[in-house]
Amino acid sequence: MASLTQLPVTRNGALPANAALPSLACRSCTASDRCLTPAIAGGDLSELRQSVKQHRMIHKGGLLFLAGQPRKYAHVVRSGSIKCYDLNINGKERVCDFHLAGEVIGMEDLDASVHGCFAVALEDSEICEIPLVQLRDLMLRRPSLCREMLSLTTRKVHQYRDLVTLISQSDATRRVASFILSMARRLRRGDDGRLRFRLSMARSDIASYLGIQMETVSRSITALQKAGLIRVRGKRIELCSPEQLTLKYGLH
Amino acid sequence: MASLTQLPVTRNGALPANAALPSLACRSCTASDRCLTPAIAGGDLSELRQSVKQHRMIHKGGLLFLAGQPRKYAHVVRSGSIKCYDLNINGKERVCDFHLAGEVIGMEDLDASVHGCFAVALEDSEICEIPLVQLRDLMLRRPSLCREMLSLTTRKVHQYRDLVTLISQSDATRRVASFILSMARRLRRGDDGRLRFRLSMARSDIASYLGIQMETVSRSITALQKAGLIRVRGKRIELCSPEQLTLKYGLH
DNA sequence: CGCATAGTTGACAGCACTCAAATGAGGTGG
DNA sequence: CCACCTCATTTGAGTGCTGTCAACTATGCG
Repeated sequence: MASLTQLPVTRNGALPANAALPSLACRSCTASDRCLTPAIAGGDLSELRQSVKQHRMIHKGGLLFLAGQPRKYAHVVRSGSIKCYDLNINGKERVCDFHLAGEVIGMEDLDASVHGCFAVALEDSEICEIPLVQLRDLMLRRPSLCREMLSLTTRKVHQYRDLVTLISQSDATRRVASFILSMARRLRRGDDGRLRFRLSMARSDIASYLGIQMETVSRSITALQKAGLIRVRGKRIELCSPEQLTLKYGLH
Repeated sequence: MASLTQLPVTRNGALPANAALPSLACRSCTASDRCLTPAIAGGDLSELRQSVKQHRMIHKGGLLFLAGQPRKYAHVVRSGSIKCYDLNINGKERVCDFHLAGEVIGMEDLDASVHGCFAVALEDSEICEIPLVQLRDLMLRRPSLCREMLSLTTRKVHQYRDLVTLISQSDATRRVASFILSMARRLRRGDDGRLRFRLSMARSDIASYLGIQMETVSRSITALQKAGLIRVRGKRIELCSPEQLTLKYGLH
């Protein structure tokens, strides 16, 4: 299973490709090479590993947790993808984050007693649950774990700061281009990302996350396709020229 | 001086009003009641307190640090205000944060070796410097300090998440209204905030932070004034009716 | 294979951006 | 202390991107 910490994270809060060998139950997890950090893998976390509940399956559309619910676990996406959203003052859904395979949910909210948002599966997903009681306890005894958690949270700060930058400085098409490139990278790390992949979220989810309307997302995708930068059929995306896409919009 | 941690922060990363009694050098600081957290004040941080460099004065327009410069201190604003900004791909300034008296700068970036942005004084400001070497060292020995730092960083995540929400869901006038209310609160905590205050930053800074143009900020301020919600003369703002301002725009 | 839902496209309106000019505030020197 | 100068801020006019509403098309599940 995806073991607990996965802390030397990438820009978007994802798990690193490098890691020490997993042990115990985590050994059987296909995501363990991205989930365990060397610092943790080398330590005495066997107690925590053994208490991680593996293989909780959530079907597409199923709720992982609700806003206001007591927070008992940190969640790791072993496979599939999760959408986190809250409701604005008008009761309308607002997407605040996506979590793909190998990524941790809500680690930056460790001290909150209840969930601050809803989490729903965008496709059939396997989730690992890390008991917060034990995680918190271990943090008090292991400062290095604490530091790692801090590092993870710092990444989240950067993620949202970058999102603010994107939203406040880019037009719709650049936002969408950035989003697509980001998804490509996150769906397959290490190298430059996949050229063909499937977006599990709806256009309206992307729109909400990027602060624009669904129709505008659609128009932007069409524009990128007409420019020959991507090929699209429904949720299926193909990057024809990631370099040009990156260059044309000054992304990285 | 403003001592180091001030961790049980408020929503916007500011210091809380409640705190234990400061000791040693920090005793003489007018901000110490907001800067020290009970957990820290009660502990053995005297060594850290004594190494905090107090009273570094920065005049209006002066640079506190530069992007790319080695990061050696965490900074606490004892008085005045600091603007943090970076440069976008076009080399244009982009404001990423404001720090008012009692607030800590860059605590969410503890593990970065260099500064990620520029920091400039918006008015004559007194700054306290906390040596990162000692802070990091102490964190390894005191998990509670670590947890507090984590808590501080979590607040930053929320601040930026809230900013994304504001920018992606609000028109210009609502963004400006929210900003003004936020400033009023941060300039004087505890109660509901000041009714009259001075914005130390330029319209263009506000605009950059809120993801709109300077002219739009100006028009929004004029609109709020014409609606009888605020009174404005240059940088001087008076809230005529904070309740109506809050209600009309669904803020909190 | 058919239906329900998601996604696309079109038309039009509105808000914010851009460029430009006028006004006002703040700081300096006499 | 006042006048002047400079720069921030305000206001105006026109354009364009995105939002809104609506109709059409495609996709994917049963």
